[in-house]
Amino acid sequence: MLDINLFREDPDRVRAGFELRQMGSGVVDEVIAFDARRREIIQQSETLKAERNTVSKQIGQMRDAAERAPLIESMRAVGEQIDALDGQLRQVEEELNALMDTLPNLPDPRVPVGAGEEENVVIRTVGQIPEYDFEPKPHWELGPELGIIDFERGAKLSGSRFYVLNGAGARLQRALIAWMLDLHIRQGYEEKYLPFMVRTETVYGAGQLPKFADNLYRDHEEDFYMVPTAEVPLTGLYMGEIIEEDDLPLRFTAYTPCFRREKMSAGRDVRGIKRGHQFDKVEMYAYTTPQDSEAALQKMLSDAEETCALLGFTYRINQLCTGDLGFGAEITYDIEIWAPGCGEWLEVSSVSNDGDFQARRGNIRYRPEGGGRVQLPHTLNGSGLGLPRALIGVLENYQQADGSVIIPEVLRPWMGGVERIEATG
RNA sequence: GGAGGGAUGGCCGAGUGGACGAAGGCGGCUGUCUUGAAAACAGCUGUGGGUUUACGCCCACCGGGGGUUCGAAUCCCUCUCCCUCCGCCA
Repeated sequence: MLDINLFREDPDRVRAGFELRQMGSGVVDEVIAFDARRREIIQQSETLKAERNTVSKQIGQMRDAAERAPLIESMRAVGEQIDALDGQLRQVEEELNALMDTLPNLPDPRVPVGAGEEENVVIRTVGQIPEYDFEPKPHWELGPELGIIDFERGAKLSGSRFYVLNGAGARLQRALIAWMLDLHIRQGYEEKYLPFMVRTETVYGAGQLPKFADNLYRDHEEDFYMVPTAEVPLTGLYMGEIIEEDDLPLRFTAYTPCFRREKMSAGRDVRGIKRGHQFDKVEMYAYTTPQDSEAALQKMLSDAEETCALLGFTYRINQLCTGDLGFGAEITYDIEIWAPGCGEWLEVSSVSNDGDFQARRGNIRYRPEGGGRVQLPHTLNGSGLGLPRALIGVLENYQQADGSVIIPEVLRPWMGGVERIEATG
């Protein structure tokens, strides 16, 4: 959520930010109008409350009932006025909040200006696009041929966008998860095991509601949402709390499955395991002071890069332009790995600084060293790689002419010594 | 699933209608004392909102929401969470 003070004090900056995001800036005036109305009502209501408090105290000190009666009578009338004003106030605040909830974060000034995806900027590419002396296959051919991906039975169980991993395929994914978590722990993140179902307020606090309600799975009976990313519970961890500055930065890593309805992507990426309703991800997350968040962003980006580098992937860093930035993000870098079978760059990680946007929404604060007013920390999130896509990367990059797949060195300790996946005929 | 008990400030803990934003203790900060520290003593020590050039003033908040009342931490309703016992289960 944006700071309401920004609308009062520097509305042009907000307008400019919204325009960079390719959205209308007319809402700014709406917000300002609601805010003015809100304060007007508050002033009226509080003046009456102050009067009522004073008189009620007097009443309490009077012993004579006849003397009290007229005061009680007039305060009853004041109370009715207060109730009416507070009713109006509640309504205005509801409308204001509903509006604020739909407004995205403002882009960092360094973010390249652009209308959409096409105008993202590749800021560096690491490694060469590999040459093969055979025709590399896409994973949706390799997987079934090796017997490690079963699309048919996945669909039989749950429909489209579901699959089953068999044997070494399932184990390879588990190896990736375990290896990544251990890597992030070495990089200074604390591992968390989190609930995969969370309540409405948690999803709201992370900024996923109401904007992304359509993309979430929900248990109506218990009012739980299935997490769409570990970022949601990781943000929720400190909701409503005050963190001591001394404890910052807090860095966490967590493996969770992620559940997404993908209604917006109907018909897109239906082939293979690139985009499913259920996928696994290892996430990194950090809470920092505003001064430290840029450094934390760079660290998180390089931590995610290290994951790709150690797996031997060719990858590139793509900086999102203003028009492609996610709802809560001020600045975002995507990491894309080269998948020779599909013949495309696959987004495996997205590293963002959300500034104080999530913190304000989730009411997460920190107390500065040596006391003083509590302040809003910055929050950052980044994928330590989405699993199905990392798995695609391994399968397609490490495939051999005979159709087998070599297991990358770093993963072998988790593969029980298996060095290669071969078709068992 | 059944029965009961709880939720108060950073922490512990008192408080059953007006003098309670809240006793007392712990912790923290400041000062006195001290060469320094400790001890002792004194003072300060919550969050959000409105208003003000400012000092300040005002409003709200005792798990969340609603109600009764001139007035609610205190009475009523409701929700959430925690604890104990029984049953069931991995």
